[in-house]
Amino acid sequence: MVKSQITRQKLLDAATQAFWDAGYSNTSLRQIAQAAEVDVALVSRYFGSKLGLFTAALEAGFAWPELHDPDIDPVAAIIAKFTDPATEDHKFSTTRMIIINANDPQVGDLVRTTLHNAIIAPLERRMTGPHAATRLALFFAAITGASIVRHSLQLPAMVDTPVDTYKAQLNYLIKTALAYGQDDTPTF
Amino acid sequence: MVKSQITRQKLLDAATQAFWDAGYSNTSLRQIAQAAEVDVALVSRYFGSKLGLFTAALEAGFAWPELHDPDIDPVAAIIAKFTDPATEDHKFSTTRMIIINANDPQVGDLVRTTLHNAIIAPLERRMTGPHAATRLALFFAAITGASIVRHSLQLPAMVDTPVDTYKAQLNYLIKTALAYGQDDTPTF
DNA sequence: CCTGAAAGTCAACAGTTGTAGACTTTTATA
DNA sequence: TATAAAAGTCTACAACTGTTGACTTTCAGG
Repeated sequence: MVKSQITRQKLLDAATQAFWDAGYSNTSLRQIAQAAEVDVALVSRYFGSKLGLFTAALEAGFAWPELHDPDIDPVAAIIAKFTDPATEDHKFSTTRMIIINANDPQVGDLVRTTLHNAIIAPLERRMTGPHAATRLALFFAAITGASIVRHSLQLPAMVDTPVDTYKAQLNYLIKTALAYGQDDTPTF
Repeated sequence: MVKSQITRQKLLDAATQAFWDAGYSNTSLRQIAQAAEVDVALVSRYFGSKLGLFTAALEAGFAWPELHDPDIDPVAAIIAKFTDPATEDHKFSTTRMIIINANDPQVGDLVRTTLHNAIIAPLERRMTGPHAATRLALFFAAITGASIVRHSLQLPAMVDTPVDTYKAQLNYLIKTALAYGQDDTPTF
Protein backbone atom coordinates (compact mmCIF):
# COMPACT_ATOMS: atom_id res chain seq x y z
CA MET A 1 0.00 0.00 0.00
CA VAL A 2 2.65 2.51 1.03
CA LYS A 3 5.68 0.96 -0.60
CA SER A 4 4.40 1.59 -4.08
CA GLN A 5 3.84 5.26 -3.32
CA ILE A 6 7.46 5.59 -2.28
CA THR A 7 8.91 4.13 -5.46
CA ARG A 8 6.41 6.11 -7.49
CA GLN A 9 7.64 9.27 -5.79
CA LYS A 10 11.30 8.31 -6.25
CA LEU A 11 10.61 7.90 -9.94
CA LEU A 12 8.76 11.21 -10.10
CA ASP A 13 11.54 13.07 -8.30
CA ALA A 14 14.28 11.69 -10.49
CA ALA A 15 12.21 12.39 -13.59
CA THR A 16 11.54 15.98 -12.57
CA GLN A 17 15.21 16.55 -11.90
CA ALA A 18 16.22 15.15 -15.28
CA PHE A 19 13.43 16.69 -17.35
CA TRP A 20 13.99 20.11 -15.75
CA ASP A 21 17.72 19.93 -16.32
CA ALA A 22 18.23 18.25 -19.69
CA GLY A 23 14.77 18.31 -21.23
CA TYR A 24 12.32 15.65 -22.28
CA SER A 25 14.00 14.38 -25.44
CA ASN A 26 17.49 14.39 -23.97
CA THR A 27 16.51 12.21 -21.03
CA SER A 28 16.09 8.45 -21.29
CA LEU A 29 13.93 6.35 -19.03
CA ARG A 30 16.93 4.26 -18.12
CA GLN A 31 18.74 7.33 -16.83
CA ILE A 32 15.75 8.23 -14.70
CA ALA A 33 15.35 4.71 -13.39
CA GLN A 34 19.01 4.49 -12.48
CA ALA A 35 18.90 7.82 -10.64
CA ALA A 36 15.79 6.66 -8.79
CA GLU A 37 17.41 3.29 -8.05
CA VAL A 38 14.41 1.57 -9.49
CA ASP A 39 13.71 -0.74 -12.41
CA VAL A 40 12.85 0.86 -15.77
CA ALA A 41 9.77 -1.25 -16.27
CA LEU A 42 8.12 0.40 -13.29
CA VAL A 43 7.67 3.58 -15.28
CA SER A 44 5.24 1.69 -17.43
CA ARG A 45 3.46 0.38 -14.35
CA TYR A 46 3.03 3.67 -12.50
CA PHE A 47 2.83 6.23 -15.28
CA GLY A 48 1.91 4.26 -18.37
CA SER A 49 4.57 5.80 -20.58
CA LYS A 50 7.36 8.35 -20.73
CA LEU A 51 4.85 10.98 -21.71
CA GLY A 52 2.71 10.06 -18.74
CA LEU A 53 5.68 10.46 -16.44
CA PHE A 54 6.47 13.85 -17.91
CA THR A 55 2.86 14.97 -17.58
CA ALA A 56 2.82 14.00 -13.92
CA ALA A 57 6.06 15.87 -13.27
CA LEU A 58 4.75 18.88 -15.14
CA GLU A 59 1.54 19.08 -13.17
CA ALA A 60 3.30 18.66 -9.85
CA GLY A 61 5.87 21.29 -10.75
CA PHE A 62 3.32 23.82 -11.90
CA ALA A 63 0.97 23.54 -8.94
CA TRP A 64 1.40 26.99 -7.42
CA PRO A 65 -1.40 27.63 -4.91
CA GLU A 66 0.10 31.08 -4.16
CA LEU A 67 -1.28 32.31 -7.46
CA HIS A 68 -4.83 31.74 -6.25
CA ASP A 69 -4.38 33.10 -2.73
CA PRO A 70 -6.17 36.49 -2.64
CA ASP A 71 -3.89 37.65 0.15
CA ILE A 72 -0.74 37.33 -1.93
CA ASP A 73 0.25 39.64 -4.75
CA PRO A 74 0.58 37.25 -7.71
CA VAL A 75 3.38 39.21 -9.37
CA ALA A 76 5.38 39.20 -6.17
CA ALA A 77 4.74 35.48 -5.84
CA ILE A 78 6.12 34.81 -9.31
CA ILE A 79 9.16 36.96 -8.71
CA ALA A 80 9.85 35.14 -5.47
CA LYS A 81 9.46 31.80 -7.21
CA PHE A 82 11.77 32.74 -10.04
CA THR A 83 14.46 34.34 -7.90
CA ASP A 84 14.41 32.08 -4.88
CA PRO A 85 18.07 31.26 -4.23
CA ALA A 86 17.12 27.71 -3.38
CA THR A 87 15.86 27.12 -6.89
CA GLU A 88 17.19 30.03 -8.89
CA ASP A 89 20.85 29.16 -8.60
CA HIS A 90 20.22 25.53 -9.23
CA LYS A 91 19.59 23.71 -12.46
CA PHE A 92 16.26 22.78 -10.98
CA SER A 93 14.77 26.05 -12.16
CA THR A 94 11.27 26.67 -13.46
CA THR A 95 12.49 29.11 -16.08
CA ARG A 96 15.05 26.66 -17.34
CA MET A 97 12.46 23.90 -17.50
CA ILE A 98 10.07 26.07 -19.50
CA ILE A 99 12.65 27.32 -21.95
CA ILE A 100 14.11 23.91 -22.64
CA ASN A 101 10.87 22.00 -23.01
CA ALA A 102 8.60 24.62 -24.59
CA ASN A 103 10.42 24.06 -27.88
CA ASP A 104 10.59 20.29 -27.71
CA PRO A 105 8.86 18.74 -30.72
CA GLN A 106 7.22 16.08 -28.56
CA VAL A 107 6.06 17.97 -25.48
CA GLY A 108 6.24 21.61 -26.55
CA ASP A 109 2.51 22.00 -27.01
CA LEU A 110 1.76 20.34 -23.69
CA VAL A 111 4.23 22.57 -21.84
CA ARG A 112 2.89 25.77 -23.36
CA THR A 113 -0.71 24.79 -22.66
CA THR A 114 0.05 23.83 -19.08
CA LEU A 115 2.06 26.99 -18.56
CA HIS A 116 -0.83 29.04 -19.83
CA ASN A 117 -3.50 27.29 -17.78
CA ALA A 118 -1.50 27.04 -14.58
CA ILE A 119 0.35 30.35 -14.51
CA ILE A 120 -0.40 32.85 -17.25
CA ALA A 121 -4.19 32.69 -17.12
CA PRO A 122 -4.50 33.07 -13.32
CA LEU A 123 -2.03 35.93 -13.43
CA GLU A 124 -3.90 37.61 -16.26
CA ARG A 125 -7.15 37.35 -14.36
CA ARG A 126 -5.72 39.17 -11.37
CA MET A 127 -3.93 41.91 -13.24
CA THR A 128 -5.80 45.19 -13.60
CA GLY A 129 -5.38 48.51 -15.33
CA PRO A 130 -4.62 49.43 -18.92
CA HIS A 131 -2.30 47.29 -21.05
CA ALA A 132 -2.57 44.49 -18.51
CA ALA A 133 -1.84 41.76 -21.06
CA THR A 134 1.09 43.63 -22.55
CA ARG A 135 2.57 44.43 -19.17
CA LEU A 136 2.28 40.78 -18.24
CA ALA A 137 4.04 39.73 -21.43
CA LEU A 138 6.86 42.23 -20.87
CA PHE A 139 7.10 41.08 -17.28
CA PHE A 140 7.60 37.52 -18.46
CA ALA A 141 10.08 38.68 -21.07
CA ALA A 142 12.14 40.32 -18.35
CA ILE A 143 12.11 37.27 -16.12
CA THR A 144 12.89 34.71 -18.81
CA GLY A 145 15.39 36.95 -20.55
CA ALA A 146 17.40 37.60 -17.42
CA SER A 147 17.27 33.95 -16.48
CA ILE A 148 18.53 32.89 -19.89
CA VAL A 149 21.38 35.34 -19.94
CA ARG A 150 22.45 34.22 -16.49
CA HIS A 151 21.91 30.47 -16.69
CA SER A 152 21.81 29.41 -20.32
CA LEU A 153 24.05 31.85 -22.15
CA GLN A 154 26.09 32.48 -19.03
CA LEU A 155 27.21 35.97 -19.97
CA PRO A 156 30.04 36.99 -17.62
CA ALA A 157 28.30 40.20 -16.51
CA MET A 158 25.47 38.17 -15.06
CA VAL A 159 27.32 35.05 -14.01
CA ASP A 160 30.31 36.45 -12.15
CA THR A 161 27.89 38.44 -10.08
CA PRO A 162 26.49 37.89 -6.56
CA VAL A 163 22.84 36.96 -6.35
CA ASP A 164 21.90 40.28 -4.80
CA THR A 165 23.30 42.25 -7.71
CA TYR A 166 21.55 39.97 -10.14
CA LYS A 167 18.28 40.46 -8.30
CA ALA A 168 18.73 44.22 -8.45
CA GLN A 169 19.29 44.09 -12.19
CA LEU A 170 16.32 41.80 -12.64
CA ASN A 171 14.09 44.06 -10.54
CA TYR A 172 15.16 47.00 -12.65
CA LEU A 173 13.94 45.25 -15.79
CA ILE A 174 10.74 44.04 -14.12
CA LYS A 175 9.79 47.49 -12.88
CA THR A 176 10.16 48.90 -16.35
CA ALA A 177 8.11 46.12 -17.85
CA LEU A 178 5.28 46.61 -15.38
CA ALA A 179 5.34 50.38 -15.89
CA TYR A 180 4.61 50.04 -19.60
CA GLY A 181 1.84 52.41 -20.66
CA GLN A 182 1.20 53.48 -17.07
CA ASP A 183 1.37 56.96 -15.59
CA ASP A 184 4.91 56.37 -14.43
CA THR A 185 6.24 55.09 -17.71
CA PRO A 186 9.85 56.16 -17.90
CA THR A 187 10.75 58.58 -20.66
CA PHE A 188 14.10 58.72 -22.34
CA MET B 1 34.39 20.43 -59.12
CA VAL B 2 31.24 22.51 -58.81
CA LYS B 3 28.71 19.75 -58.38
CA SER B 4 30.07 18.74 -55.02
CA GLN B 5 29.85 22.30 -53.72
CA ILE B 6 26.18 22.37 -54.60
CA THR B 7 25.27 19.22 -52.70
CA ARG B 8 27.45 20.35 -49.84
CA GLN B 9 25.50 23.58 -49.72
CA LYS B 10 22.14 21.78 -49.98
CA LEU B 11 23.14 19.70 -47.00
CA LEU B 12 24.30 22.75 -45.08
CA ASP B 13 21.08 24.66 -45.79
CA ALA B 14 18.83 21.80 -44.75
CA ALA B 15 20.93 21.22 -41.64
CA THR B 16 20.78 24.87 -40.62
CA GLN B 17 17.04 24.92 -41.10
CA ALA B 18 16.57 21.80 -38.97
CA PHE B 19 19.10 22.61 -36.25
CA TRP B 20 17.77 26.14 -35.91
CA ASP B 21 14.20 24.93 -35.69
CA ALA B 22 14.25 21.70 -33.71
CA GLY B 23 17.71 21.68 -32.17
CA TYR B 24 20.73 19.44 -32.53
CA SER B 25 19.55 16.41 -30.56
CA ASN B 26 16.06 16.44 -31.98
CA THR B 27 17.25 16.35 -35.56
CA SER B 28 18.44 13.18 -37.26
CA LEU B 29 20.83 13.05 -40.18
CA ARG B 30 18.26 11.13 -42.18
CA GLN B 31 15.77 13.97 -41.77
CA ILE B 32 18.36 16.46 -42.98
CA ALA B 33 19.40 14.29 -45.91
CA GLN B 34 15.80 13.81 -46.97
CA ALA B 35 15.11 17.55 -46.83
CA ALA B 36 18.25 18.18 -48.86
CA GLU B 37 17.29 15.42 -51.31
CA VAL B 38 20.69 13.87 -50.84
CA ASP B 39 22.03 10.59 -49.49
CA VAL B 40 22.77 10.37 -45.76
CA ALA B 41 26.25 9.00 -46.27
CA LEU B 42 27.33 12.25 -47.89
CA VAL B 43 27.26 13.96 -44.52
CA SER B 44 30.19 11.79 -43.57
CA ARG B 45 31.98 12.67 -46.79
CA TYR B 46 31.59 16.44 -46.65
CA PHE B 47 31.45 17.18 -42.94
CA GLY B 48 32.95 14.15 -41.24
CA SER B 49 30.20 13.74 -38.69
CA LYS B 50 26.96 15.19 -37.39
CA LEU B 51 28.93 17.40 -35.04
CA GLY B 52 31.03 18.62 -37.97
CA LEU B 53 27.89 19.50 -39.88
CA PHE B 54 26.53 21.40 -36.90
CA THR B 55 29.79 23.26 -36.42
CA ALA B 56 29.81 24.34 -40.05
CA ALA B 57 26.21 25.54 -39.82
CA LEU B 58 26.99 27.37 -36.59
CA GLU B 59 29.98 29.22 -38.02
CA ALA B 60 28.11 30.20 -41.16
CA GLY B 61 25.13 31.40 -39.16
CA PHE B 62 27.19 33.45 -36.75
CA ALA B 63 29.35 35.21 -39.32
CA TRP B 64 28.15 38.78 -38.86
CA PRO B 65 30.60 41.18 -40.51
CA GLU B 66 28.38 44.11 -39.48
CA LEU B 67 29.66 43.74 -35.95
CA HIS B 68 33.18 44.63 -37.06
CA ASP B 69 32.26 47.48 -39.39
CA PRO B 70 33.32 50.71 -37.62
CA ASP B 71 30.69 52.66 -39.56
CA ILE B 72 27.79 50.66 -38.14
CA ASP B 73 26.50 50.94 -34.59
CA PRO B 74 26.83 47.37 -33.30
CA VAL B 75 23.80 47.58 -31.04
CA ALA B 76 21.67 48.80 -33.91
CA ALA B 77 23.05 45.98 -36.04
CA ILE B 78 22.05 43.37 -33.49
CA ILE B 79 18.58 44.83 -33.09
CA ALA B 80 18.12 44.83 -36.84
CA LYS B 81 19.29 41.23 -37.02
CA PHE B 82 17.00 40.09 -34.25
CA THR B 83 13.93 41.96 -35.41
CA ASP B 84 14.30 41.61 -39.14
CA PRO B 85 10.86 40.50 -40.36
CA ALA B 86 12.49 38.14 -42.82
CA THR B 87 14.05 36.12 -40.04
CA GLU B 88 12.22 37.25 -36.94
CA ASP B 89 8.81 35.94 -37.87
CA HIS B 90 10.21 32.69 -39.10
CA LYS B 91 11.38 29.67 -37.25
CA PHE B 92 14.75 30.38 -38.77
CA SER B 93 15.58 32.78 -35.99
CA THR B 94 18.94 33.36 -34.36
CA THR B 95 17.40 33.78 -30.94
CA ARG B 96 15.50 30.56 -31.27
CA MET B 97 18.60 28.72 -32.39
CA ILE B 98 20.60 30.00 -29.43
CA ILE B 99 17.96 29.25 -26.86
CA ILE B 100 17.29 25.75 -28.09
CA ASN B 101 20.89 24.65 -28.55
CA ALA B 102 22.66 26.50 -25.73
CA ASN B 103 21.24 23.95 -23.29
CA ASP B 104 21.84 20.88 -25.39
CA PRO B 105 24.03 18.40 -23.53
CA GLN B 106 26.04 17.64 -26.66
CA VAL B 107 26.58 21.04 -28.26
CA GLY B 108 25.72 23.49 -25.49
CA ASP B 109 29.31 24.36 -24.69
CA LEU B 110 30.17 24.84 -28.34
CA VAL B 111 27.19 27.12 -28.91
CA ARG B 112 27.92 29.29 -25.90
CA THR B 113 31.59 29.58 -26.79
CA THR B 114 30.83 30.47 -30.40
CA LEU B 115 28.18 32.95 -29.34
CA HIS B 116 30.66 34.60 -27.04
CA ASN B 117 33.50 34.76 -29.53
CA ALA B 118 31.41 35.76 -32.53
CA ILE B 119 28.91 38.17 -31.00
CA ILE B 120 29.29 39.01 -27.33
CA ALA B 121 33.02 39.75 -27.29
CA PRO B 122 33.02 42.06 -30.35
CA LEU B 123 30.02 43.87 -28.94
CA GLU B 124 31.66 44.22 -25.54
CA ARG B 125 34.77 45.65 -27.10
CA ARG B 126 32.82 48.39 -28.82
CA MET B 127 30.62 49.34 -25.92
CA THR B 128 31.76 52.27 -23.85
CA GLY B 129 30.78 54.09 -20.71
CA PRO B 130 30.07 52.89 -17.19
CA HIS B 131 28.36 49.53 -16.60
CA ALA B 132 29.07 48.54 -20.18
CA ALA B 133 29.07 44.82 -19.43
CA THR B 134 25.91 44.98 -17.36
CA ARG B 135 24.10 47.09 -19.94
CA LEU B 136 25.07 44.57 -22.59
CA ALA B 137 23.77 41.70 -20.48
CA LEU B 138 20.47 43.48 -19.85
CA PHE B 139 20.26 44.32 -23.53
CA PHE B 140 20.57 40.64 -24.37
CA ALA B 141 18.07 39.76 -21.68
CA ALA B 142 15.55 42.10 -23.28
CA ILE B 143 16.08 40.69 -26.75
CA THR B 144 16.01 37.02 -25.81
CA GLY B 145 13.20 37.48 -23.31
CA ALA B 146 10.92 39.19 -25.78
CA SER B 147 11.74 36.66 -28.45
CA ILE B 148 10.95 33.77 -26.13
CA VAL B 149 7.66 35.21 -25.00
CA ARG B 150 6.64 35.81 -28.59
CA HIS B 151 7.95 32.70 -30.30
CA SER B 152 8.49 29.99 -27.72
CA LEU B 153 5.92 30.63 -25.03
CA GLN B 154 3.61 32.30 -27.51
CA LEU B 155 1.82 34.51 -24.98
CA PRO B 156 -1.27 35.97 -26.65
CA ALA B 157 -0.30 39.57 -25.85
CA MET B 158 2.81 39.21 -27.96
CA VAL B 159 1.60 36.75 -30.57
CA ASP B 160 -1.74 38.26 -31.61
CA THR B 161 0.10 41.48 -32.26
CA PRO B 162 1.39 43.08 -35.46
CA VAL B 163 5.14 43.18 -35.92
CA ASP B 164 5.28 46.94 -35.49
CA THR B 165 3.65 46.79 -32.08
CA TYR B 166 5.99 44.01 -31.06
CA LYS B 167 8.97 46.06 -32.20
CA ALA B 168 7.76 49.02 -30.17
CA GLN B 169 7.46 46.88 -27.05
CA LEU B 170 10.87 45.38 -27.68
CA ASN B 171 12.43 48.78 -28.19
CA TYR B 172 10.90 49.94 -24.95
CA LEU B 173 12.62 47.12 -23.08
CA ILE B 174 15.91 47.63 -24.93
CA LYS B 175 16.04 51.34 -24.18
CA THR B 176 15.59 50.66 -20.50
CA ALA B 177 18.26 48.01 -20.52
CA LEU B 178 20.78 50.26 -22.23
CA ALA B 179 19.96 53.13 -19.87
CA TYR B 180 20.96 51.12 -16.81
CA GLY B 181 23.26 53.11 -14.54
CA GLN B 182 23.43 55.98 -17.01
CA ASP B 183 22.44 59.59 -16.47
CA ASP B 184 19.06 58.95 -18.01
CA THR B 185 18.23 55.91 -15.94
CA PRO B 186 14.49 55.99 -15.44
CA THR B 187 13.27 56.44 -11.89
CA PHE B 188 10.04 55.04 -10.55
C1' DC C 1 37.10 5.93 -77.03
C1' DC C 2 39.68 4.87 -72.57
C1' DT C 3 40.74 5.67 -68.08
C1' DG C 4 40.88 7.18 -63.51
C1' DA C 5 39.29 10.18 -60.22
C1' DA C 6 35.24 12.39 -58.38
C1' DA C 7 30.56 11.86 -56.81
C1' DG C 8 26.90 9.32 -55.29
C1' DT C 9 24.47 4.80 -53.75
C1' DC C 10 23.46 0.98 -50.92
C1' DA C 11 23.43 -2.26 -47.16
C1' DA C 12 24.93 -3.28 -42.82
C1' DC C 13 26.99 -2.41 -38.20
C1' DA C 14 26.53 -1.66 -33.18
C1' DG C 15 24.38 1.11 -29.88
C1' DT C 16 20.34 3.22 -27.73
C1' DT C 17 15.56 4.06 -27.12
C1' DG C 18 10.50 3.19 -25.30
C1' DT C 19 7.63 -0.56 -24.34
C1' DA C 20 5.50 -5.19 -23.36
C1' DG C 21 5.07 -9.67 -21.35
C1' DA C 22 6.40 -13.48 -18.65
C1' DC C 23 8.38 -14.35 -14.55
C1' DT C 24 9.78 -14.17 -9.39
C1' DT C 25 9.65 -12.12 -4.93
C1' DT C 26 7.36 -9.77 -1.25
C1' DT C 27 3.58 -8.62 1.58
C1' DA C 28 -0.84 -8.65 3.78
C1' DT C 29 -4.90 -11.01 4.99
C1' DA C 30 -7.90 -14.94 6.38
C1' DT D 1 0.54 -21.11 7.72
C1' DA D 2 -1.77 -20.86 3.19
C1' DT D 3 -3.03 -17.93 -0.51
C1' DA D 4 -3.76 -14.29 -3.54
C1' DA D 5 -2.73 -9.81 -4.71
C1' DA D 6 0.84 -6.38 -4.93
C1' DA D 7 5.45 -5.09 -6.15
C1' DG D 8 9.48 -5.75 -8.49
C1' DT D 9 12.73 -8.24 -11.93
C1' DC D 10 14.41 -9.79 -16.21
C1' DT D 11 14.49 -10.54 -21.14
C1' DA D 12 13.27 -9.45 -25.53
C1' DC D 13 11.14 -6.71 -29.23
C1' DA D 14 11.12 -3.37 -33.01
C1' DA D 15 12.35 1.11 -34.26
C1' DC D 16 15.68 4.49 -34.76
C1' DT D 17 20.30 6.56 -34.36
C1' DG D 18 25.31 7.90 -36.35
C1' DT D 19 28.78 5.88 -38.98
C1' DT D 20 31.39 2.90 -42.08
C1' DG D 21 33.03 0.47 -46.19
C1' DA D 22 32.24 -1.67 -50.47
C1' DC D 23 30.09 -0.77 -54.54
C1' DT D 24 28.30 1.77 -58.83
C1' DT D 25 27.68 5.75 -61.59
C1' DT D 26 29.20 10.08 -63.66
C1' DC D 27 32.26 12.70 -66.20
C1' DA D 28 36.32 15.32 -67.68
C1' DG D 29 41.19 14.83 -69.70
C1' DG D 30 44.46 12.04 -72.57
